Amino acid sequence: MQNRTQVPPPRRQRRKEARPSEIVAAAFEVFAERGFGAAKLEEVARRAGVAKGTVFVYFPTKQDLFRAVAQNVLSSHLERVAGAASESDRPLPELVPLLLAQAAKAGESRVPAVLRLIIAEARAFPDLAQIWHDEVVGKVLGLLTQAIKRAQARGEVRPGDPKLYAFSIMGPMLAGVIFREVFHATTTALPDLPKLAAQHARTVLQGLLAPL
Amino acid sequence: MQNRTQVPPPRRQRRKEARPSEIVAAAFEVFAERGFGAAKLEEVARRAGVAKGTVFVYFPTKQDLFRAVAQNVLSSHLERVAGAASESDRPLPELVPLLLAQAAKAGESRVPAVLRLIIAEARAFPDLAQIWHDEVVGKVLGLLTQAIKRAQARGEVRPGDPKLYAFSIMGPMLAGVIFREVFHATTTALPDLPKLAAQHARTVLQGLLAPL
DNA sequence: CTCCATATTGACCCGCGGGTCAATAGTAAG
DNA sequence: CTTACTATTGACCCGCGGGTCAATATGGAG
Repeated sequence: MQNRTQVPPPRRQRRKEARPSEIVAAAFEVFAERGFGAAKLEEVARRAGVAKGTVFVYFPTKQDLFRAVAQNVLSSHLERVAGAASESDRPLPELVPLLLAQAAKAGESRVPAVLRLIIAEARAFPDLAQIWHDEVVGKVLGLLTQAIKRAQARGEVRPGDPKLYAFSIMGPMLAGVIFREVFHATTTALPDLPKLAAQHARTVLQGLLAPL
Repeated sequence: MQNRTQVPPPRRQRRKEARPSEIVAAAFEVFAERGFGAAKLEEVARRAGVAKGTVFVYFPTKQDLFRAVAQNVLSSHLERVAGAASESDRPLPELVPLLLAQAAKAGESRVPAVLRLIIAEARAFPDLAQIWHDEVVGKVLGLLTQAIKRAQARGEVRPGDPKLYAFSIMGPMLAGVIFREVFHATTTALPDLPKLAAQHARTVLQGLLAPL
């Protein structure tokens, strides 16, 4: 970046196409660290290597920028969900470990931070909660529910509410992700997500109790 | 309240003892609705039936008020945790349904809102995350872990990491609570916590799969 | 009833940060 | 090179809300 011989006043650049994604990337960092309320657009601009005014050229308000961040991360993981959906006709003893392993992977990405943001701001941004629900949570829950229903029809799974079974399956992964997100600075003993995924897959399928 | 014949200027009252709890109660409402950043102390004062200045008499800063709110709700549920601890030497097939039913109850109280606040603000208030961890999450997880270890020693529970088993047990309840908290305005199909508790207790103990 | 200690008030202060816009400087076409 | 177009800038504006404090109302003591 800096190569002129003497303290060159930082040169401008015109890159209409590259700006939005750079700004969104910087905004993601800042929102993730500070939360919506405490995030300063000036800091977003600085990290994006841009003046504050430029941010407002591409995103009229702070809310708009926040929406862009959430939808950006969302869309980057939609394919993962779609991929999982294509596997949903497998027998449950294969599908469940696959899904949980996917969740463990997502837990290492930027998803947890966005998850935290959505949980925090769902009241202020009901439209975002809506989208997140329809595009991710609802889809995952829906495909799981369907797979469970089919397995029940084949007599492979005990009777019971398939929707609630979906919570039994995915819940511990969510708990693990949130636990890490909330306590990563507080505790050294954070749950290992891949191990949790593997063990919970066995547990939820076969139960805690030892066979008689 | 208003009984004088003509628009009486709202009478003052001096009630040093009653103020703090009234203010904390009002603050809880406002923080729960708006989140920390968007909560206005003027609104807290109004709901507490008090002038803005009075709030600052009892709580020097907004942060202090927030801490008071979190610790207030926390302490009101510590007894519940202590009660659960006294049951922890029961056999697991009794303990697990009990614990999950407790969690379902907590899910109907003000706990979910505080949970949301803690998740949202853990970065800004690491001390709060610490306290919440040490006083609630850690204790519940700890007693569960111990109970599982004992059950494993008796050969009642399959081998495996007891800490991760604790996530398998409690995770779905956390997921259910958060799902309700985040999507209660978005979706009509919210999970029923008592039903989830009952079904998940069976599931985690015996497994999803039908016996051969 | 008077007086004093103090709980309460609300007008005020002021820094922060979202949002604006006239000036500036890349860039590309001619 | 010149010109025209526009992406970019950053100084500026200003409302909001956290925090202050001198004035005031209250209620108990004597």
